[in-house]
Amino acid sequence: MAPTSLNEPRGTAAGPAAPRRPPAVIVAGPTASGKSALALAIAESFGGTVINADALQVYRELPLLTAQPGPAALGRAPHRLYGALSAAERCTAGRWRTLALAEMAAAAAAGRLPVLAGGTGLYLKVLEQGIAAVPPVPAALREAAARDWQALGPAGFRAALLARDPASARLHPNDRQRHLRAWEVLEATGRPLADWQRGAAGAAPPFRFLHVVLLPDRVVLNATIDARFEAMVAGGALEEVAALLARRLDPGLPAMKAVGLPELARHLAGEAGLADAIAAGQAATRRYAKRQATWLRGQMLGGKDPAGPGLEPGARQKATTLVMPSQFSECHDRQIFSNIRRFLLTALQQEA
RNA sequence: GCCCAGGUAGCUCAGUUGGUAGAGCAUGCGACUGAAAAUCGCAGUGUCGGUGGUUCGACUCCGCCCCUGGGCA
Repeated sequence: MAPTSLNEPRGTAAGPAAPRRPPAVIVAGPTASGKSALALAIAESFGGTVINADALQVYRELPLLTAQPGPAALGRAPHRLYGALSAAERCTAGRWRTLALAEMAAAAAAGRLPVLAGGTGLYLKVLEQGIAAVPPVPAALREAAARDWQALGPAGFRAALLARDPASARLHPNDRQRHLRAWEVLEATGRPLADWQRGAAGAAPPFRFLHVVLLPDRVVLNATIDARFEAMVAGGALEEVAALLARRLDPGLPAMKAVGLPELARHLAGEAGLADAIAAGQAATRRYAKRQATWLRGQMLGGKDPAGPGLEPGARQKATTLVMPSQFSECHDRQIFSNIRRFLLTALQQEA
């Protein structure tokens, strides 16, 4: 059935059995909210391994532009799945889930606390809730679908799809990507995507999760984003982008969609001044942060916009979700850490 | 100083014989099950440079003034 059972931590080899459902921490938040720093602090304090849950940080070619942890951070705690793949490869939610579950199992088996850090909401959702067991779609089919879209036009393509897969009517007519996906799955498996999605989603991972969600004020976050983007450029982001572009990879690859990459590429091509490119990159990052925050509120927090400090007693959140309406900074260490401590104790008691 | 072209949304601009304005981008809000840093949806806002005039009515026509480009002196 699901491959997750293979990853189940075992205590057979050495000493006492590891907990059947060991604890894990998820640190989520929009870009520049301080996820990485918080995850590192947690990993240092609780003997954890930081596991990347960011769709672009898995590629190794753009460490600066994608704000991957630097050497100093890597020296302070184990980090996994950062720069793990080549930009020429294509990561997907399913592939990442498999990799992440393996890393989590390895960490737990070694007695370390898995600390997932990332802003890719879909990855985190799929990690916890599983994902439809759709077989991989052959690349040739993907290309054929793209050609059909081109040939038939959006309306024609949609009509052809709906004739065989009426459930896809829920897709917005302009949503090319989801139409292509529905078509590919239908072609590859003979079953509509919605069928697959109704079916088995894979076993729930054998972990107890504590969620720490950073949702800083946007004005503050935007200022951080702007400053960080300038720092990236000052630190060599242009060279990084130039090196990647020189490889002439398929522009449709996920790594080629990194926020800021098209903007800096335009400058490298002489189509934009540096100041304009930076301003465009900053704007793109701000929009991205907005989408992330919307996802976190709507999908991870169930539509509740948490007002006020997440740690105040009374109110609201599940015991396993901690919402911080701010960037990570030293002043929240104690609050977050005391919650984690309590969570870990509870997890151990429940095993006993 | 003279001539020409412009001054309309945060930005770039459209506005066909006068009926108090609209596109793109930015911004805000949202959706989201294998590309998700992706893909897509919805929604603001304007003393139409200022001021006088013509007119029932002026972003549209006329005068003067201010500002910005360019040309001639």
